[in-house]
Amino acid sequence: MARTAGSHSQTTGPRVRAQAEALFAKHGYAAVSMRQIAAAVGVQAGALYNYIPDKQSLLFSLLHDHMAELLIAWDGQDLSNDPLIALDQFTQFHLEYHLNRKDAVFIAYMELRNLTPDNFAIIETLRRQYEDHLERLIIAAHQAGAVTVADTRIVTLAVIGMLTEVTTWYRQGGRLDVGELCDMYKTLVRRTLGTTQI
Amino acid sequence: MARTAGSHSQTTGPRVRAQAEALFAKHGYAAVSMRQIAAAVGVQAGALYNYIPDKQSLLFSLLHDHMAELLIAWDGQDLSNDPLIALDQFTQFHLEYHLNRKDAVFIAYMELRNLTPDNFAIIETLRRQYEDHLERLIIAAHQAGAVTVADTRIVTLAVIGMLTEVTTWYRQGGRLDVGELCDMYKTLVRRTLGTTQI
DNA sequence: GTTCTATATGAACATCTGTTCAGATATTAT
DNA sequence: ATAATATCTGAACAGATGTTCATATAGAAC
Repeated sequence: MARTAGSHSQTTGPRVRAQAEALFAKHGYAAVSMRQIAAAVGVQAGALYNYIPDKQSLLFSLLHDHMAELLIAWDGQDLSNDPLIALDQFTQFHLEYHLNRKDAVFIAYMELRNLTPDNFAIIETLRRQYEDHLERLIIAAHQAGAVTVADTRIVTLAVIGMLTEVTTWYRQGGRLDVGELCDMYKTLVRRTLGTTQI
Repeated sequence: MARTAGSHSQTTGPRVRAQAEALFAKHGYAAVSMRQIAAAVGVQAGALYNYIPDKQSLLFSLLHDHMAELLIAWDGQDLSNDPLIALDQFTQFHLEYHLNRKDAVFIAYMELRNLTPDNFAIIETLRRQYEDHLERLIIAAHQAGAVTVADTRIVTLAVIGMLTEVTTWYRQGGRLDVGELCDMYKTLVRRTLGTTQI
């Protein structure tokens, strides 16, 4: 057995998270053992506990960081004053951001039930915040007379559902590139909102 | 230990499936043990194997029967000749059917990765068949000039994504009943397809 | 070159996993 | 009442589970 103790202090931590994310996305949190993660990192299972307190914390930290980074990335956008253009920006942002992080997105939607109740509540709050960003855009567009929505909450969830579903089938190098996809979905979202112009 | 051997031949089989469905939906296939299922049924783990060959077959059979029954139920609908009304019928059918079977729907979307490759291929074929039903309606409506869609496949998936997302948040006894929900989504689907009338 | 410390090993733990099966029991048919 | 059958128990199996810890080692600091 080749011993490499004390060797890769800087890199092991991030690699644990990266490999855990990939494995959780592929097989599911409950189906992945700590020994599998350790093997993917190239380390024994005990070494993982230098970086995480336990398996549940690892899952929570992946979900939490994903949601927190999503919110920060959205805050970094500078939005158009034109409410319809702002909605286009959301469509593009959501698709590009999520298609570039398919593993994290998959986990964030699939593994909620494997969180402890406390951890679940925290993630739900973050998700709700993200939904609220879109709902505010929709309300603004509605008040500006650019769209017509009967129930902003329902339509918000419908739009997010429509956009997030893309991550379940989109493959890089397929029939459409991300740019074409964004253009099509900008139209679909505008239509769903009942835009008064094209 | 109260022995009840040889007692409930008729009922145990269905109850195994029902309890497995509920537990898989709640905690996930990998997180649920055969002993948990047995306990929910009120039986020892060994007794389950009078009804199923193994755990994987139980999962597959739940997914397969759900998809097969979905396709049969849709075939049982008699569709309007008006392509827009037919699309409304799909919206209503999909929402009502799926909201009445939230556990089965959840499993069918979440546990695909826990199927063996062969079993996965079978379920994917059934899912594809269901999608094709909607796509044919969209193509017909497009050819009749009732809607305008640039890419029927994309729009098909977008609509199904939008409709299925409802199952993740809808709670009976909430703000909206299923009827109101269907009406709103009929409008959203029509809009998404770019209907030329309202 | 020596010391110090962070990082890794590998064995151990108690418990859980899916599945099998001989034997026990209740129901059904006679 | 008796025999036959379907159904269930309870123990057993080999191996996997998350986590801990004494011990070993590599790299950094001096």
